[in-house]
Amino acid sequence: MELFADIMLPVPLNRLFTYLVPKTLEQLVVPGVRVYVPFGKNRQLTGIVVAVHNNRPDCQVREIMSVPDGGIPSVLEGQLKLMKWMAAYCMCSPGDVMKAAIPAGLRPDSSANEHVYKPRTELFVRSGNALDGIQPADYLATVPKAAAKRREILEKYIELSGIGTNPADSRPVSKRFLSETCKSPSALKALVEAGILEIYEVETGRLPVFRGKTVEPSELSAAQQKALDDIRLSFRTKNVCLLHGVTSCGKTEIYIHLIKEQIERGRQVLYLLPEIALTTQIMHRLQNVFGDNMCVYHSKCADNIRVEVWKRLCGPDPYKLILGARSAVFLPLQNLGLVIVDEEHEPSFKQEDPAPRYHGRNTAVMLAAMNGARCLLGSATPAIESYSNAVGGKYGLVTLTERYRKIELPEICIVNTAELARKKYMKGLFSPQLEDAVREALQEKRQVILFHNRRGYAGTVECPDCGWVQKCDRCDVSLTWHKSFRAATCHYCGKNYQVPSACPSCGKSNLRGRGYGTERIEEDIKKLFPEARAARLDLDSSKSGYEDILCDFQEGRTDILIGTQMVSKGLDFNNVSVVGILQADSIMSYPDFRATERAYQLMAQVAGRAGRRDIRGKVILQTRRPDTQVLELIRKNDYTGFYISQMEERNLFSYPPYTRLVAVSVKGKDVDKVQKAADELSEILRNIFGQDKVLGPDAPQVSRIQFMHIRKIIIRISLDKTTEESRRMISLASDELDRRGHRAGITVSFDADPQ
DNA sequence: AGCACGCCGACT
DNA sequence: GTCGGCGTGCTC
Repeated sequence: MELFADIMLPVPLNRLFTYLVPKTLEQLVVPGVRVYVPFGKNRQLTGIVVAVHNNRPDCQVREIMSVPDGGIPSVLEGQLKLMKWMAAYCMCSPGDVMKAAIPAGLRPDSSANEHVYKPRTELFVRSGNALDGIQPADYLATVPKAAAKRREILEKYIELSGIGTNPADSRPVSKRFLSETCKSPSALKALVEAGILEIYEVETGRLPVFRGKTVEPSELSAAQQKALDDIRLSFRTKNVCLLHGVTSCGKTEIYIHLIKEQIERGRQVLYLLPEIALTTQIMHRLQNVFGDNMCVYHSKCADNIRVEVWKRLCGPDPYKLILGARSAVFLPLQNLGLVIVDEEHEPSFKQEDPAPRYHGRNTAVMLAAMNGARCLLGSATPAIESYSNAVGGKYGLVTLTERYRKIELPEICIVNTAELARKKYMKGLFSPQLEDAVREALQEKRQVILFHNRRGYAGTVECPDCGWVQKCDRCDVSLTWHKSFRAATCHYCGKNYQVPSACPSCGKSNLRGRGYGTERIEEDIKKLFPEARAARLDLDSSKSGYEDILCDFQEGRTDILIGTQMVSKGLDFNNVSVVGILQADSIMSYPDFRATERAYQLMAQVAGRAGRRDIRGKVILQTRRPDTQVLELIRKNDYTGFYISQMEERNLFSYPPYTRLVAVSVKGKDVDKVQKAADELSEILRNIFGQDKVLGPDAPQVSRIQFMHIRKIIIRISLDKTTEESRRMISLASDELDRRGHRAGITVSFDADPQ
């Protein structure tokens, strides 16, 4: 009987492909193995076998070329299941999921050969044939004194290998090390040619080895212990638990105890973090306890390392703890017991641009459920969705209100900058209150964090005479002026432009920057506090190593840290007495339903960086609209009040968690075609979901990116519809658009639960 | 997404 | 006369 395999391929086509399994490979082709297959006219791809069967499909079939791993699956059944779920939930092709899930090195492609995984090898030196039965030391005695270089190499070799003293524990000698100590390549070559020494190659791998000593987890405070007990109790009845713990309450320590418990039971733990910026600090803390039982995995890891982690996890001695970013949910975990999602509210858990547009936290919840594992979500400012799941009883809820060492929460002072500007008291973005607070902190040798959510020097380059604004020619946005690299940059496509010396519209040469970015604030700081050591932490400065910038601040080599979101991300500093939020309005004024939520989370998190041990921290929150409700909630640290007001608003306007959203985007180079297709698609969707359930199409704030015009449609799906059903309807609508012949030059993509 | 096939402009 | 521009069509 003929054998066929349904295979997942890394192409954005909404189906699997069926290949004939050659008789010789029948034993090897099982679900989860990698296969090389011919694809299209002149291509070979790596695919993953999803299913094996005897049904000849109703189309031409080609044969699998080879099976690289000798029939051992590289992808476990559970992973296939998760990938399948994701393709359906995110409404993307299995191939899109495959690209996100499997490191490029594990799926070589005839088109791009540079991504193929190559094991790392190292050269070693051992005794050659000519020394059979002869002790190297005895041979050394016969080498004439004149051959100093050769003698030196042999002596070093004998010393390093320990050969002769006790043959049983002779150690391997690295060629690199030997040649570095005895710098004579020609003498070594001569010894090799004479058969005295021999060079051989060993596969060593790239995975870092932890050499330090591990320690026991530290003792928990009574409050931490209570939280830990409550989490355990909650896990008896519920698979997911939300740990709502104030900033610096010592959540990590609680996690460590939970992880240890799982490892002792022989189970694996996946620990997800929103961004790699955070991993170093936490990795060191975890490594001190778990040593070589753990690894780190995220998309910034070199692909070769990702492949090695993957292979190790498939092998007999897998890591017990994986610290990773969202893409770590795809790893081959054989025995998962617990998933921790730290800072679960962070928007960066959501993948935005290439499909699959998945949420790392939600995927983690699904992953845990599929594996019979528990899932712990942790945050000081939980996402509204998560908190509502907890309040509604779907998740357990554990609250920890006491900060570590009972440090007080900071005092938050709201400063009205509109009024101060009118009275001409503002110096740039600095109110007198902020200036005084910073000055006082510096005098007391404390540190300061200034938060501002705009990069660059100025928001735009403008001509004050005629109103001309420098714009990107590929995107519908004005450029951000970056003084430090003498350029204006498009933050959407990354293109850099020269700032013209004169206005191209009216010819006057008064061009100036409008608005404040972190770079300009850094400049102002240097004027206002010339004695202070200031550093900047944002996407631009991080190119020169944010590790160093953070480390310098942590160890007190800088006094003031100016930064964007990056300074808010769960980092622990212990000498910060003042935090300044320079323009709260710029955080609150985004035109979408999550703006208030993000503003609350961001400001509460930044504020949480202030105050340590002996000092109560102070937060200067500058705003032009001091009576905004959310500011008062932040000031009072009233998460519950914030949650209630958000839920009221979302109920009123039918936003999640009262509905589910799907964002549809229609893109193309021709504006008219894009508009037509979007109009048509929204009409089809209205017919399916009802008039009031479909919003748009609208041109988004940035309506053109990289020459592509964009229109957005939002579908609001009632909670009584199942996700499967609504996904099916949406794909029907998409098919209908194809049938009406609008697809030429147009791409339609979906975003389930857009952020 | 690739990659090939296919039909029109500026070059040796 | 070609080289090569990117439109569109297909991939088990």
